[in-house]
Amino acid sequence: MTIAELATVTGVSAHTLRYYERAGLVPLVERDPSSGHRRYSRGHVGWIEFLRNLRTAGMPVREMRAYARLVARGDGTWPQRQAMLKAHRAHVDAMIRRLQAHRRVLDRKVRAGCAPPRLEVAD
Amino acid sequence: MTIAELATVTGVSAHTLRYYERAGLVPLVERDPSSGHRRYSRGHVGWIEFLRNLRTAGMPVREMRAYARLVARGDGTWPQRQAMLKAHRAHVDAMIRRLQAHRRVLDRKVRAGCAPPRLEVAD
DNA sequence: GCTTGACTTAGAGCGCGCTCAAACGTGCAG
DNA sequence: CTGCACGTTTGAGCGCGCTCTAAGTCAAGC
Repeated sequence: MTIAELATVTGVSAHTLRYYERAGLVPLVERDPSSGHRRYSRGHVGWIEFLRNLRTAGMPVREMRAYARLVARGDGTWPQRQAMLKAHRAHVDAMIRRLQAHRRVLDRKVRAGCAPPRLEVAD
Repeated sequence: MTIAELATVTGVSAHTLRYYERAGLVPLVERDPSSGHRRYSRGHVGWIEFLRNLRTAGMPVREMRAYARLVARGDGTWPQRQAMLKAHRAHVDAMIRRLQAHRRVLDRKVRAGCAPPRLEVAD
């Protein structure tokens, strides 16, 4: 699988894929021996999609890097990874709750009609 | 209410509050006539919290500015505002769904244990 | 052999959302 | 009068996450 194909299938630009690799998010990328072009496996598709999900959920790149390095270091790092995932899951839960609360506010606003915001100094 | 008080109660720094005002997100801020200090009303607390919610939900500042300008232009702009809110609500819904899907993936990963990512070139 | 096109690299540039620095003004307590 | 806390302004700086440019390499088709 070439970088262009991975870009197409994941929706992440080739530029960004190279950036992710430089940033330490995608270890173990093999190369075509003659051309030097990157060769991706099917597993990379899932990995990139997982990275995108982490980003969507607000995880900063440096934390994703820490996670990727643990993965690269092997199975012995699983306890640390599990702890990170749990912490992240809690973060995601909190974000979902905030968004749901916000959604309710929006819904009320949409239905309520005009002019709730009163910004004059009254007190 | 002073800017420091508003900062404390909303959790948004005074620096950022001034930035928001410059950015056109907070119209109608009155001033103490002698000192020139900003005077905020109770309504500003709600407005700032609403702005923070919009940001949390991923709305870019320029769109928040567009909304704020409609508010400043008065009640006649309600149809446009309502349309913006509806579009934003749809955006929030999509984001919630993405996060929930991601959350399920995380849950599975946490339970499943080690070593799902296989990045070797096999195909 | 020449062109075309997909890839490579190092490194610069950019938009966003703050965040802070510098210099100055106001008002009150000691 | 002095000092201090708290506010003001303009404008610069910063971290993040890409995004793009320039110059070069390689493989295939005419």
